[in-house]
Amino acid sequence: MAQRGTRGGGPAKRERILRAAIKIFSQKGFFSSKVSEIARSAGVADGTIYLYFKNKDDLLISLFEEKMAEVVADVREQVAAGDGALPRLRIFIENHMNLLVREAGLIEVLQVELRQSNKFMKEYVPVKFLEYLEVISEILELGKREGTFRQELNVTVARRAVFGALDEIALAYVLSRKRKYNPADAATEIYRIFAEGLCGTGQNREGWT
Amino acid sequence: MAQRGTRGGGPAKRERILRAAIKIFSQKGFFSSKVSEIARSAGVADGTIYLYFKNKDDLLISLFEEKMAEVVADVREQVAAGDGALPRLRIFIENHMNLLVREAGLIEVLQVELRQSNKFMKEYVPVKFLEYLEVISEILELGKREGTFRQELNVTVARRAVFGALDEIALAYVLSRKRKYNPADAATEIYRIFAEGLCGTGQNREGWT
Amino acid sequence: MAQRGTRGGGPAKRERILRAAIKIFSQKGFFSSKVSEIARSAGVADGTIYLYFKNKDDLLISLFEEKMAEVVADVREQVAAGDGALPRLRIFIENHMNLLVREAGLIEVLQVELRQSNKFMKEYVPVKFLEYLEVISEILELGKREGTFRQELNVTVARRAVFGALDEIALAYVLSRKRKYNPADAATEIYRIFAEGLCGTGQNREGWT
Amino acid sequence: MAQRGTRGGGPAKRERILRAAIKIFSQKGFFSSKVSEIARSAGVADGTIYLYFKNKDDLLISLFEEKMAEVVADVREQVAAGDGALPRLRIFIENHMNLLVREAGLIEVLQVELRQSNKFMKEYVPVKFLEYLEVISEILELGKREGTFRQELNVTVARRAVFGALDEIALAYVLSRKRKYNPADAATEIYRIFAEGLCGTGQNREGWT
DNA sequence: TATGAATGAGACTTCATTCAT
DNA sequence: GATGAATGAAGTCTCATTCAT
Repeated sequence: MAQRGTRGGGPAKRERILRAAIKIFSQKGFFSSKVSEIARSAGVADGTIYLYFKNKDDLLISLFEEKMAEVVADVREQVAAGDGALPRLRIFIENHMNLLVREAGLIEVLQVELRQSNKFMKEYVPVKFLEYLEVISEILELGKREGTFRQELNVTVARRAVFGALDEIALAYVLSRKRKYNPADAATEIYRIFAEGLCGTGQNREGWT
Repeated sequence: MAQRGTRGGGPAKRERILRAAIKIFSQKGFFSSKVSEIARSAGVADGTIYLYFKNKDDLLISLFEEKMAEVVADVREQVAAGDGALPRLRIFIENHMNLLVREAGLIEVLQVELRQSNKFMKEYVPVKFLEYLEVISEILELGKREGTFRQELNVTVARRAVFGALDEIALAYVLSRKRKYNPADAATEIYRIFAEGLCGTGQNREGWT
Repeated sequence: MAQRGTRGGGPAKRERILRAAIKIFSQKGFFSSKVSEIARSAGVADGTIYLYFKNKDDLLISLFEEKMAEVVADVREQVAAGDGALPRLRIFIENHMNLLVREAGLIEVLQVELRQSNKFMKEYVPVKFLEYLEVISEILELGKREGTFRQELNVTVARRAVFGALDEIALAYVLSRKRKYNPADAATEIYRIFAEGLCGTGQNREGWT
Repeated sequence: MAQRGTRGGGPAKRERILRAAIKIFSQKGFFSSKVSEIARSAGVADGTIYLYFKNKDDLLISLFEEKMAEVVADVREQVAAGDGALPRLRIFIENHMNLLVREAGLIEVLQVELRQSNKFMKEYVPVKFLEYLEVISEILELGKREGTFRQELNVTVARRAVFGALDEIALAYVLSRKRKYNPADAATEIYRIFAEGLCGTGQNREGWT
């Protein structure tokens, strides 16, 4: 009964606004996006946005937190299915690259605006993003406990390295309109680099073609 | 004796403006930085900026191109001193982390604004940034020729992975005012991850403790 | 009851802005008029002007076109009441001089800014002004058909002469704050000059004293 | 010895600036003309203009006064050669239309800027322009004394009518890049209108072809 | 005299936010 | 709740004018 179409309000309005914000922010960036444009795209009046969000900043932050919460919950579930650190790492990487295809706009906003936001919103702590990093940490810690990963591995640095690599590939994918990366292939390569390194000795357990 | 106070500020005026722009942009981000603030920081009048740069966008782009050109030239020289792909990779990584300390502001602007700019300056192609990536490519290609790196290594993906990892570490370093990363240690860890991977088999030539 | 004070100023807002623009433009000229001054005079916020007009140029052009359309429609109706070319010419001239009294500001803007605008708005074609000239042409053509006016009369030149004479008198009237011209007397003199010429032979049909 | 070419200064500099100002003002109008553009066109530095003129306004006024003085002196000499009011009127009209061809820029500035200037330079009295009108007055007065012109002719109105007609024709000529008016023909028509009026009784003395 | 780099006041315009309906 | 016309603060950029050389 709830969830009416484009006009006529209904409780889906907040979600419509968030979706519109993702779309517009990802296309133009936070600062170049106009509130009125988001309103138009969401099919609501400008003022309506202020019934659901405190201001434009709050819209961005809410978007981060709520969407990232979904992403984190989802990846946690996926990863849990993996048996051991390496399979879990692989799942994590593949999941991230898949997000690129399913939720390109969201990933773009995360990439670009999350960085920018650190500059203009001094006080904002990206809680949910840190949780996403935490999922990587857990995999790395597991690997160390299992003995799969090096004992001296600096998890704080390594988790950033993993995320940074994925994020940069994603950025390149998203910006190059020609789509010269195949996300699945990229996932494989990234996984292999982190699992085995760049070198060719390749005594790793799982077989790659 | 050069560099007069009020009028005639000397030929360093353009450079002073660029330095000020790096400082302000890195502190507040491009959009939240006011031209008048940059002018004040550079010790020139607002209008003076427009004698040297077409507009605010041009200031950002000039900054990218000119400073990145220096960075690229410098890293190229450093890297050339390395004997083989692995030493060169290590030099590249260490150089990048060193930049963080010496030119934190520049690196911040590059990281954050270069991304943002892709949104608001559709036509801008970050030529010099691509050259920086090219330096990584050259190292990777060398490694493949030498036989040090895997033959099937996807250079296009791998170079982004290396840059992304470095960039993310740098971002974390720069944002955490507490400086919980030691850049030198981080460089060692990053190098090791890329050289050997996360796994513990560690049959690589150079000795790490 | 309509026309509220602060907010919601009523549907007359656009008209209020146009009126204010006429007043300010006529007092100071287009370039020396500040948008904020027009806004203040209209009793609206600066930004409100941009809800109704694209920019300052558009405000001037809209003013031309809309007010001239009224003037043209009005003079057409007046002139139609005249029986023959000479009576119509007289009505046209008297109507123009009357406008001076009723709509001094508008006439000033038309006179001064229409000219200036030819310089700064290369592309603008003053459609409505040309229609006003066309009214004169029609009177002149009628006079030729009637046999009242010379058959060799160059209508293109003559209509400009009539308008130019009226316009210059109007300018002199408007600029001399002392109002040394009596518009009605001036109208009579102008009519007589065009009807009979400067010479004293005076064999014209209508009786003048 | 004086009067060097384009560069190298010399006492012709002031004149070069005036010429450049006429050119630029006539092309773009006073407000849209930049001092630096006039300087460039005159082949002098921006600052040099301020050695010869108090400011931009003064440049416009000096231009009016000096160039109009030449025009007035010239037309006075020409007119003096005419025998009687009608021949003098004809000479005046023809002289004005000739100026259009020889000194188009100057005439344009006079037409457009003289009007505008009344708005922004409240205190400025266009002395030389009034002298130009005075030349017309003198012809009209002579005509009345001779008995050629009507005794009741309102000279104050009539002189504005003559000037206004000429000025409007000139404006139309100058603005229509197609040059659809032939200045000589226009002069003839204007003369005839003022001498005889629009009507066809045509008992005037001089024969026209 | 001549120069032209530098100045800085100020205008136009945008757009996040409000609030009467 | 929903609307969207209105607000007005504030930023980018221009350009007449100055003055050290």
